Amino acid sequence: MLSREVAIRISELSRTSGASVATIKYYLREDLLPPGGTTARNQAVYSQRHVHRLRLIRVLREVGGLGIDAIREVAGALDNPRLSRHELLGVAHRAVSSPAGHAPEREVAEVDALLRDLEWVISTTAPDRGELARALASLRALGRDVDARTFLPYARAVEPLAAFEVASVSAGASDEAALEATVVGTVVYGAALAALRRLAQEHQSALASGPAG
Amino acid sequence: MLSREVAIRISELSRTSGASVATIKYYLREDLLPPGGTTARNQAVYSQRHVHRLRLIRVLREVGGLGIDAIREVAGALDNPRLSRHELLGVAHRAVSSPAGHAPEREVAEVDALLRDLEWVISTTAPDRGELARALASLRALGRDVDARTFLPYARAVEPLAAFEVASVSAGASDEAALEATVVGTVVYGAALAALRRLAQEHQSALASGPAG
DNA sequence: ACAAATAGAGAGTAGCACTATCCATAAGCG
DNA sequence: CGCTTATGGATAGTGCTACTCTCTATTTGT
Repeated sequence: MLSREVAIRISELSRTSGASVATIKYYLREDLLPPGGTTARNQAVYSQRHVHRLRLIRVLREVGGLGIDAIREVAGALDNPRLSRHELLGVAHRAVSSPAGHAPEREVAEVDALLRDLEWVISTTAPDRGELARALASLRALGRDVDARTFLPYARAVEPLAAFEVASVSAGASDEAALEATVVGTVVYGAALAALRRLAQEHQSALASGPAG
Repeated sequence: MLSREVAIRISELSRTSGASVATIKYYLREDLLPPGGTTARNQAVYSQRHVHRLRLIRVLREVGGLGIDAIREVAGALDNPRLSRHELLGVAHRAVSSPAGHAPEREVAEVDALLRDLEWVISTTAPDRGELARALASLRALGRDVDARTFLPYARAVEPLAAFEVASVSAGASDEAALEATVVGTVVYGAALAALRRLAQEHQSALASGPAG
């Protein structure tokens, strides 16, 4: 409430985000960023929301590696929050998952069986079923004799994290804030989790190779 | 030992991998795939190793999303395995981490402090320190008031997985097999972990939104 | 004998995320 | 007031990556 009515111009938007003016215009054209209020044929004013949105876009691109299309989906949901919390999560997940390339049927069935064992309630449209199936099929293509149960310890490790994450979003405020928290959580904590796993591997490997390694 | 001396031609390599002949030639040119034994000016024979290597390349590209340069690094290490197990892990990690873009100093220091608290032994050249620091800085750029301790539960969740993974590779056979196991483990199980986390989120979200959700 | 496959090399292509250039206008400033 | 600078909007161009195509001189299989 402190700084209302601050009319921001595109050059300042550029300064606070690190994106060039040309890039911001590009995002505007691509509907990642809502247009500013036009005050004349060639003049528009932007707000703190634009600053924030732009930072979000950059994080999704640079940390999350999302493509422009995926970010547009997220931005669309953000500007039209008539979705339930659960649906918002679906938007976020579809944005980060790869575009659903065909998944091998046999492995999908096995993944579904695993999810049933876990008693996880998963929609049949979740792209991550295919993602997991493809991982399983890859292991087999490389000659590993594994089944879906290989993933069980991973599922168990991730269960409490997911519970915490979902709970902390639900506790949050408005719908828009909730979607943003969901997207940021999925993308940024996802990147952090991957990095931490590798760091943990390095530590374990250092231990295994001995202090004189 | 059953099928030794099977002279495979490029078209069969293509059939068993799904990659076009032109793509395989491209991989050959780019040194991802070692050349076949040439039996005449325009004739070469490939082996089961080529079949396997090609499958590995495709998995690294499609599941792991690795670029050609990163795959070349891995392939190079695979063909010249004079590295310790611990060094092999470094090769794998550098291949999957993004190319080390500048990381914010303040956050790197905080990440290092976290690693010290965890008593993890991490090389100062590990790219994942920067990765994690960037995640932390991103959260702050988006207005979240967090510190590196936010990541503690993630670190704890991932510790037993890493221990298991490192142990199961060490138990393995030859150096080449060990590197491949390391790379595949890092890439494929990494993808699986990310997918499982999202599935777990979906489950928790379904629970939270109630059976009537 | 002859259609089909091959190695190798170079050029060409598609998709993506910008980036540069223009123009007509508007803002800021001495 | 005049003049430099910034702006919005539109179109075209760029750099990069991972292929894909084309071509030639063979060699193969039938």
